[in-house]
Amino acid sequence: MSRRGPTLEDVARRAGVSRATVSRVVNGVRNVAPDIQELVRHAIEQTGYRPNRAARSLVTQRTETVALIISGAGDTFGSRVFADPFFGRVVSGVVGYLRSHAMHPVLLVAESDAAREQVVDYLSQGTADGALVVSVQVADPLPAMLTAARIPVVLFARPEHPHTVSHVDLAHAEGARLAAEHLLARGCRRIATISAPQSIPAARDRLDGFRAALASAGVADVPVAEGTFTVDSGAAAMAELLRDHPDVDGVFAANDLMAQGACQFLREQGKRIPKDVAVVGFDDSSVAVTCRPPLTTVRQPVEKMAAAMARLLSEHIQGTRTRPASVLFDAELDVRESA
Amino acid sequence: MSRRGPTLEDVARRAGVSRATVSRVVNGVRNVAPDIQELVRHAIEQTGYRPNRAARSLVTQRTETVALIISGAGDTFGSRVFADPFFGRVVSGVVGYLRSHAMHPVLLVAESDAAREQVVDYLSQGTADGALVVSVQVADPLPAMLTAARIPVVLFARPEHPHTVSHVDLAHAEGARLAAEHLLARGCRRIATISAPQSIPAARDRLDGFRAALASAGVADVPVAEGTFTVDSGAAAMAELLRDHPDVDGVFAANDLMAQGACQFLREQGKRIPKDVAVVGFDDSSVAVTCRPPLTTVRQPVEKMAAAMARLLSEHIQGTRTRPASVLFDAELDVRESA
DNA sequence: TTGAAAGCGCTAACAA
DNA sequence: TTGTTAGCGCTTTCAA
Repeated sequence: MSRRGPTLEDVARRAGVSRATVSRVVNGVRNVAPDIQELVRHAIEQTGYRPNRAARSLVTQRTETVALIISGAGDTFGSRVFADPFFGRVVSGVVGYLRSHAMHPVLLVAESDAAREQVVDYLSQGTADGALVVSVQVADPLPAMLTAARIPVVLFARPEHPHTVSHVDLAHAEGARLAAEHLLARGCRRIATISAPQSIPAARDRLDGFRAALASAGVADVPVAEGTFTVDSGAAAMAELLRDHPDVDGVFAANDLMAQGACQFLREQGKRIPKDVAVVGFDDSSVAVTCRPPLTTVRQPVEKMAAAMARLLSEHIQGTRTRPASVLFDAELDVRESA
Repeated sequence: MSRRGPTLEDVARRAGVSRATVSRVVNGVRNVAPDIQELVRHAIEQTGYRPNRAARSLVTQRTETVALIISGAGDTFGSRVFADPFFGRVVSGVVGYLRSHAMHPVLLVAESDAAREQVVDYLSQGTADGALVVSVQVADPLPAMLTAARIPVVLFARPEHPHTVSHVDLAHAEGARLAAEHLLARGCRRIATISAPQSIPAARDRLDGFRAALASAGVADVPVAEGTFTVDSGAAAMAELLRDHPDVDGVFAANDLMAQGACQFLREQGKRIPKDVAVVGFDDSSVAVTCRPPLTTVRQPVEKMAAAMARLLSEHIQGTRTRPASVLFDAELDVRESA
């Protein structure tokens, strides 16, 4: 299994120069005579030399690798998250950025406190230059742990204490405003919303933004039913809304799964969508497309956000950025058939 | 950014022993007196010592990291693949296995020949101990390239030359047989199938297996229309089948997307599913659940297969397995509403 | 059972 | 512009 190949030494000998010179041309350092460069390059070609990453890392203290950490809770947490297309979009954005910067992501799952300790431990060994964290937990201790271990970190979504660590986030309130204005514009008179647990900052922003937008249009009373991000909870919330406010003709759900649940319930009740009740979701997840009818939804530019996350981290690693920064992204409305 | 922590040397000095001794207790090597072990452990605790990965790798020639490579073709290839829940299931299975063996996956995308060269180059630097390859391309040159570079490899799905490289695969023909028997059992008399490009081994196996199962039940004539794995191609194939064989009452599609397309077309034609025409898909992808009606489909145990892939690779890396091996998995039928 | 010492392959002062 | 040299932090013979 020993894949030991030629070393700098071998190349140097063959080219009749010193190791340092070979190292210089390998790393593109100037101050090497063109003819010697050519000589060395030729020797590299001949020997099939590849620099050894471990040896290089040992001296540079850099790995050109960053950790992509999915942090949350629960045994089956990992499989659930990975099955979600959202995860794939994050990966896609991260890989897209890193690849063009000669860096690579290593995937870490931290589904328990013990696992989080292990992750910090692992990174403390200098295995990666920094960490990208996607928390699925409300109050995730991991970012602080990493920061304490002096590991550069960037988060997806705003943390509890926004100024302590770099992150990217969506302008959730503005996204909700788009939904409100769309419902208003298509003539809805009795607009309600299915919210999500208010302990989650994003859920809070979506509700607040939605209410604010309607309020500024003169609509003060907005029926609210709270769900838990699942299809079933969406259906239940819709049932509650319809029972208390039979005249509802427009609904905004804080995510697509709940919107789908709402649609299912509405159709069972013989309501036509969007004719009788218009429905707007949030996320532009895959269910938005497969839902009957396809959902009008607020789109989150996940890939772009993930790429920005990688860029921020890269800047922290290089040292070109020292203070925590936050980058906010605009949401867009994807109009389909449900509203 | 220099995160230089305490070294073996520091611990050794503090414990009043040699570096070698500290190394021994860190690595759990026997032949260290219990009291000295205690002494060293204490010193490690006090200093907060963490072994440096690069230094260790430099001498052991091991990184405890494996590459997870998605190989295919096309610019947007990466984002498409990552958006597919299938990818998430692979990741989940791989991570599940590696984690418990103190290894980690680094994610690589090889969407072009140039990218594949880079991947081989990268791995030649000893950055990972081996590679897990998921090819989305029919004749992928990557496995051979890696093998030539003496990098241990395991593939998802059977390669062109099955005996040259380790891989895991599904018993596609058996899966198709399950579908055939299910349609037969529910009383279908006129059974057709929507196949996929026969250049793909899996597609060939599914068609062959389906035909063989029907043949052994006395059904020799099976109408076939070929699609390209997409929803639209499935609808088109269904249209073709229905036009030439209006009495079709059972259809097996080589993947769920095409099955979904078939369902859409059938419903547009006023056919009831499964009453008029029963439909069976393949993959148990997310569309199987969101499809109207939910699809009865042949399930591939992707996570298990991915975990087995990681296990095989791990064995190759350790050297406990030297010859290429192949592991075949049984498919299961997930019965929902469409058949 | 423990320690001394020789590298692993590379980068980066520093000299020449 | 090039070479010499001293490590980076660790494992692993080999002796004691």
